[in-house]
Parts: sequence; C-alpha cells; structure tokens
Amino acid sequence: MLRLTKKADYGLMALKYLAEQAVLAEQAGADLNLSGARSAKDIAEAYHIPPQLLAKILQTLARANLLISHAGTNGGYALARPAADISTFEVIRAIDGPLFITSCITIHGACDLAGHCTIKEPLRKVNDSITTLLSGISVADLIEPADHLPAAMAGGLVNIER
Amino acid sequence: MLRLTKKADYGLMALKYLAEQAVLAEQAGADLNLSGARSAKDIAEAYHIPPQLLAKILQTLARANLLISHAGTNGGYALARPAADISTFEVIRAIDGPLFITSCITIHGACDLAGHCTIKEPLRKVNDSITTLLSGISVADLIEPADHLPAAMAGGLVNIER
DNA sequence: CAATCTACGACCATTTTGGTCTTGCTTCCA
DNA sequence: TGGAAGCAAGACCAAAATGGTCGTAGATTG
Ligand code: SF4
Ligand code: SF4
Repeated sequence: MLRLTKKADYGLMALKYLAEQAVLAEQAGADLNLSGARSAKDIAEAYHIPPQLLAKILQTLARANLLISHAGTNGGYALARPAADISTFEVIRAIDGPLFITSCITIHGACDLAGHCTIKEPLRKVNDSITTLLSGISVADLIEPADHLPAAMAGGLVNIER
Repeated sequence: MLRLTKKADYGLMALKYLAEQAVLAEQAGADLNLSGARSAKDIAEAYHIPPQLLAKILQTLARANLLISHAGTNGGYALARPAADISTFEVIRAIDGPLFITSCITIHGACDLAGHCTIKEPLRKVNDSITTLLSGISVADLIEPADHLPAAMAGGLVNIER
C-alpha cells in the first residue's frame, strides 16, 4: 500500500542531484542560463540506476515543465525553477500520473460501486491531506532537511470534516 | 502512486458497516456480546462486492485481531473493539501488509542503492507523517466525520527535520 | 560530418492485484 | 443427529501495473 513507485523514487533522486549541481554552479559563478546541466547518463551513473530508464523519467519530467532539456554535445537537463519552488507532489504526479488513493477520486466515476459507497468522501479528505503534505515539501527540502516548514498547513492536514 | 488497494478499500467499507451495525444493536439494547455480527455474505451483498473476496479480507482482518469471527448458523463477524479504537492505519496494514512508501523502509535494506541513496531519510519522514495521519483516523471517524481530530499531531506531521 | 545528447514509442519480463474454486471445519437448531 | 449456515485456508488464475530494454530519429556543438 501507499508505495511510491521506483520511477518516482528515481525522479526525486535526479531532481535532488540537479538541485545540488545548480547550487555548485552558482557558487562557482558559472553561467546562470544552463547552470548545473547534467546529462541523463551522468546522473544514472552517480546513483547506479538503469540509464535508459532514467532518461525516460527525465523526459517526462521535462514534458511536465519541471526540467529544461538541452540536446547536443554537453547538453543535458537542468531545473526549470529554483529547487525550493518544485514540490515533491508535482514530481510524483508528473511521473506516476494523477492517480490517487481510491479509484473513484481520479478516474472520476470509474468505481462501479460509487453509488452505494459510503466511504468515498472521508477517504477523499485523507487523500487531500496527503496531497497537502507532499505539496509542502520542496526538492530543496530534500537536500537539506528544513525545520521551517509551513506550520500553516497543519490545520488543513488533520481536518477531516467538511 | 499512493494507491490504496481495492482490498483495503473493501476492508474499510466492511469495517464501517460493522461499526454501524454495532451502534444499531446497542441502541436496540441487544446482547452486547455478539452485537452487530454480520455474515460476510450480507456485507458483500450490501455493497455489491465479490463475496468470496470479501470473505478472505474479513478473514485476514480477523487474524489481525481487528474482528471477531463466529462460525455456524447466524454467525459472522463483529468488531473486536469499539470503532473509535480501530485506526485506518491498522486496517490498511493488516490487509496490504506493512509495505510503505519506499522499498528501503520496510524491506529493510532491500534496495541495492541504499548505500548511495541520499533521499532515503527525508522520505522516511514523509512516510512517518502519513502513518501518523492515518493512525489518527479511526473507523468511527469514517462513519461520522469528526472535526475534533487531534490537533496535537499536526506538529509532527509537517516536521521533516530530524 | 561526427560525436554527443535528447525524444519517442514499441516491446517485453516480472510482480502485484483482484478474483475464483475447492475442500474442510465449526456451530447451531430442528 | 444431521443438515444448513457459516467461517478457514489454500491453490489457482487472469488482468493490470511496474520496471526495464531496444531501436530509431532529431537536435546541437565543435
Ligand atoms: S469503493 Fe468507494 S471509495 Fe473505493 S473506489 Fe469505489 S467509490 Fe471510491
Ligand atoms: S532509492 Fe533510496 S529511497 Fe528509494 S528505495 Fe532505494 S534507498 Fe530507499
């Protein structure tokens, strides 16, 4: 249950890696435009994950406008936005699709028991809570765990009532 | 991603159903011992879900001490504890097994990149947060959405730092 | 133009999930 | 006392999701 797919896992790792590279490039005063661009192969090697698979993941990430790709020699991928502006939720959704907890929520009306299902609404709340939680965590937070996370969202998180 | 299996879904529905039955039985001043016991078939029919499958789910739930089973004519299942004392987390874990977000967390050390994975710890925090969230929601909360949910846990929920 | 990248889609193996069937055991009660 | 009604357990199977590969085509640079 509640398993994060390996693809999403890989994606997050790559994002984090790129975020680190961006920081390094900035420190070195490098060209801001392509700061920290790395090829799929480089990242794959750094983490020992199947290069071809990672490539595909990065492509979907690029399609979702989370990454900027640049083909050709010395090309590669770079973050489309500052790491702090990319939430883990976006990443996961981009990779694994918009599917969420129950079948009914996303594949709107797919579950044939939707009519006499009494558990649907409460579960949607749980779902929302998790979404909120994930949305509150940026890629930047992954690289250096932050304790300044939005306390504001706490209320919405545990609130199941309408 | 983060998909709740249908089995868990069914399980929750059944639990909720039994919780309602328990309330009804109590109101009618019925025998407290087997209050609201229902057969697997009854529940399955009420929600139009495959009876055999539901039966198996209820069995695992009974094995996990969440339900009490009683064989024989007029037998069936009843909640082992008051609905307010059964958390959705327990239910889900009983049915879908202890698997959680990343492979590394539960199948301790299964992921072969565990060594050079830098994302593991932060994800564990996220995982814990979801666990806490789920643990805070009881079956009783499903039947009648409560707004008196523990605000105390909010802090722990969003805290990713160590 | 050649090397180095990304882009995209088809394809396949493995695992997980959802669901069925069969067989056996327990309890009640007529 | 013997069914009927119920649970218990396991083998088994079909469909879907996941993880991963391959091949080909197009962009970019030097
Ligand atoms: S059973 Fe209810 S909660 Fe589950 S998918 Fe169907 S409608 Fe949604
Ligand atoms: S990649 Fe990292 S987070 Fe994902 S399973 Fe492996 S060790 Fe855990």
